[in-house]
Amino acid sequence: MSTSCLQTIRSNYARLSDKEKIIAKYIINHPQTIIHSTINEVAEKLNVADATVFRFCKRVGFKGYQAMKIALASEIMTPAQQILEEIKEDDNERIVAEKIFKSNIKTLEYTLQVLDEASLNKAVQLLLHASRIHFYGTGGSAVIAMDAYHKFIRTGIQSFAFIDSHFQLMSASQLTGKDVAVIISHSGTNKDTLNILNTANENGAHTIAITSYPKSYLSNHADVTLLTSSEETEYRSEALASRIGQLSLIDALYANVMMRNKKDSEQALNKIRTTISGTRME
Amino acid sequence: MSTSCLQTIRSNYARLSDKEKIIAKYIINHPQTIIHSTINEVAEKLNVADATVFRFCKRVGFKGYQAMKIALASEIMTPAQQILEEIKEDDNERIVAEKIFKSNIKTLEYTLQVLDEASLNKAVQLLLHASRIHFYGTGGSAVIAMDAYHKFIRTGIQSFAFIDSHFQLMSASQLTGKDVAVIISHSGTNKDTLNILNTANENGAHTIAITSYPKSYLSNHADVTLLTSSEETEYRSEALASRIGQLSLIDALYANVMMRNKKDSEQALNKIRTTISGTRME
DNA sequence: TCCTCTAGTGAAATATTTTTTCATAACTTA
DNA sequence: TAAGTTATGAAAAAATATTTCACTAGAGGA
Repeated sequence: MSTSCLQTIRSNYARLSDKEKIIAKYIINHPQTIIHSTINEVAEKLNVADATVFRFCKRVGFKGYQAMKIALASEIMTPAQQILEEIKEDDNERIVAEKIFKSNIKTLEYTLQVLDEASLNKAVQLLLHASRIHFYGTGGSAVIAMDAYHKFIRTGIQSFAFIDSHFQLMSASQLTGKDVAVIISHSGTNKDTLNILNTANENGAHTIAITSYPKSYLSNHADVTLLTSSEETEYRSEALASRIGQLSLIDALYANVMMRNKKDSEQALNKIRTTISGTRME
Repeated sequence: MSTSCLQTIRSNYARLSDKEKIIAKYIINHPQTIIHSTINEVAEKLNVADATVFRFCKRVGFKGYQAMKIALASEIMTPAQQILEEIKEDDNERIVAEKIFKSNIKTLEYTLQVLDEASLNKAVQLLLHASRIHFYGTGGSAVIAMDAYHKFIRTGIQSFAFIDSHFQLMSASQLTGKDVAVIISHSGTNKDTLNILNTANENGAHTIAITSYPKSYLSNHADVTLLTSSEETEYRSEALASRIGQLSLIDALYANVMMRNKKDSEQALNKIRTTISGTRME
């Protein structure tokens, strides 16, 4: 069972019998409940025989009800894990670290979940065919832009990132229709960032936005928008938490471009290696 | 059950009886197996009575064996998810992104796993009592140092990060016994970075290393070492993958310092907010 | 020392839950 | 319409989990 079991149920839905469809619907809508129910309880709730539920489990590929329950449990996070645990005053260092890491993991899971396939494809295509890529980010997002630069310089495509907002604006004014501007902004509302977006657009450059707000100006005016997502906690702002999603999104773009552009990339990588041999590369 | 169940078992270990300790060990070492075993099988394997296993489940806080199994299943990832999938030539964009995200998630899980409690505690203490914190990183790790700077500036403790290796060395030479140098280097062997470490040490500053190599010079000569971990894939170097672990480690340090230093931090945060109101903060 | 008392344990009894079997109904198709 | 097929539930059987009870060993007290 390599695919997820909810997925399996969904894809088998068409060839299920009527009663089985009822069961499938119930499981898909209440996987949490199933985990803590016996086969009787489920059967009774749905007014079908236990045997029918059991046969359903077999039909969708499990050894039995128990096996399905276990598979569901592995797939669905328990509410305890799903609820982002707040850091408490008396948490020790280890617990705080665990909560932060789990929150980061959750951010990644959620960002992956909201990742739109069409947007991703378009972004990868734009980057692959760009003659230059400029990464822009202000404040905390500047770090991500720098990281992106560090990655993409290995692809063989000319890449740039500027920290200073004046340099950013200057470089944006130099963009052309063959270039791509990747603009990273958690809120999508930072003035400097929007200035860059407008300048890039005016010059006919393609624009890719990485932001947490789908309704922001940035989202609405970029050619492609990639969304990150995160939750705010008392000791860490939403913006801080979203960083990890942005970073992974860049990773994903990079890996895609790298893979689809293998030959060119390898040349570039070798060139870099030769240049900085002497100091250890990282 | 807010904490994880393996964690609960571990923390209850001391007050378990002999037989129960055997059971606890088995579960901690083979959680995967438990998920697919009946209570008999476990009891037989360990040469104890079913009742003993059952009592164990209750003792550590579950309703019964079934409940424990479900909890374990929710906690443990299935093997399919655990195996790091290599990116293949014919993977589409979405699949590549999924693999990258999963690899990042795995990196976080593993980094958390190898996080040493004593080192973490010491690091937090050093940072809390530092009069200044300098973050150092070269190449890709420079980005992490910058990120750390952006975070820690909110704690009210004076923080710095330098990108240029000359500035780095200059600033390191200004460190005193009241200061902390956080040195980030994936390999722990970059020459510039080691120079900084030595300079910091000579000046009596406390040093915290964040690296993937526990046997590196950096590890061996820093006051505290925090380890990250990652796996290399064809389209992404180990160093690139470790970034996400470094970032989360910084997050964890930041959250800890922030929490334990709440009052001072709030003042600092307000000051920043006032200063940069006008442009949207992130 | 001897006698409680307690905690820990396993075997067996019981209860619960799952799985199988079988009979029947409903629906197809020739 | 008859034979075959599929879907279903009821009940039996099997598997599994939980409870009870009796025994043991060790701790503490008279």
